[in-house]
Amino acid sequence: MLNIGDVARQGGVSVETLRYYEQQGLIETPDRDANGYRKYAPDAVRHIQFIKRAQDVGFTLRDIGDLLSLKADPGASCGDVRDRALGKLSEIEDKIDVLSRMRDILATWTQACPSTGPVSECPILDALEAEKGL
Amino acid sequence: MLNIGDVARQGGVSVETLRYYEQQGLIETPDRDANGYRKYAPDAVRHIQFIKRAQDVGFTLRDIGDLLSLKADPGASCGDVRDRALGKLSEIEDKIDVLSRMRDILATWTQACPSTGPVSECPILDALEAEKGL
DNA sequence: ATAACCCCTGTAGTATACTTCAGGGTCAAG
DNA sequence: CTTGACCCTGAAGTATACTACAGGGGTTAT
Ligand SMILES: [Zn+2]
Ligand SMILES: [Zn+2]
Ligand SMILES: [Zn+2]
Ligand SMILES: [Zn+2]
Repeated sequence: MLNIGDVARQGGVSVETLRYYEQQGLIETPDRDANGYRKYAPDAVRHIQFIKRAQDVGFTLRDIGDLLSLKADPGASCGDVRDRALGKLSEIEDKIDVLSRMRDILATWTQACPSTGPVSECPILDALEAEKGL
Repeated sequence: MLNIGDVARQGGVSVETLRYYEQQGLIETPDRDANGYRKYAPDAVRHIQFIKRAQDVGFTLRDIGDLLSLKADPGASCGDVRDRALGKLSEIEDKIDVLSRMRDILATWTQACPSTGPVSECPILDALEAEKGL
């Protein structure tokens, strides 16, 4: 059995984060020792890593809660999980699209700016002041 | 001269947003009418659009405050503006890189998931539970 | 037994860009 | 002269994922 600090170290998160996850219902309420300390099975570290990996691919804590519910639901199907992943995938693609457009515009603008001369003649500021076909 | 509501409509933002921008120092404090109403020159709409366009390419309000300072500073050079744009460009490229990695992983995972069968055998959950070389 | 370190709860703060609310004047039309 | 639309201030709420703090008790090693 592990103390919260052990789980935190092994899971690569802070003690506060663990208490936060517990409060958010992302990890099951651990048993308590006689002194009131939380006592975790070694398995808990794996649960934390599940959460971290899911975050790494873009799932929010709310999403992760949903995934965990599916995981625990015997009636849920593989396709339910896949749907969440596909949904997240398209969210991410949307974000990439938005960012790519920003990147293209900024690249164009920075190429147009001569870097010398007064700001009053900067094409970047001009574009911001009166961009037409955005 | 325009009332705040006119500027809001023409600028495509809410009245509250305008008061917020003013409070944040992004637009100059407008003169007041005898009744205390803010009175804007028609030019104000253009300033709002400057802010909106800058947001559209990824600048935060803080960044925009900096840009506006440069714009107003006769000693500033075109290159100063370009530096901000290049900095933002690289921030955005970093975000795109992170998101692209997420996208690739999710794409791989969703292709591996058969969509049928119980969640207990979902390769997506397996990957989250014990991804190795991430 | 005293230091150094761990654990507990509950509340509040962080960042960003607003939105909402409470409570109250002002203005134009009918 | 009243109704509805508009304006004012200042404070608080929203979302996300924590982090920090206040105040207090438990554990371990010397
Ligand atoms: Zn498990
Ligand atoms: Zn320039
Ligand atoms: Zn102007
Ligand atoms: Zn699956």
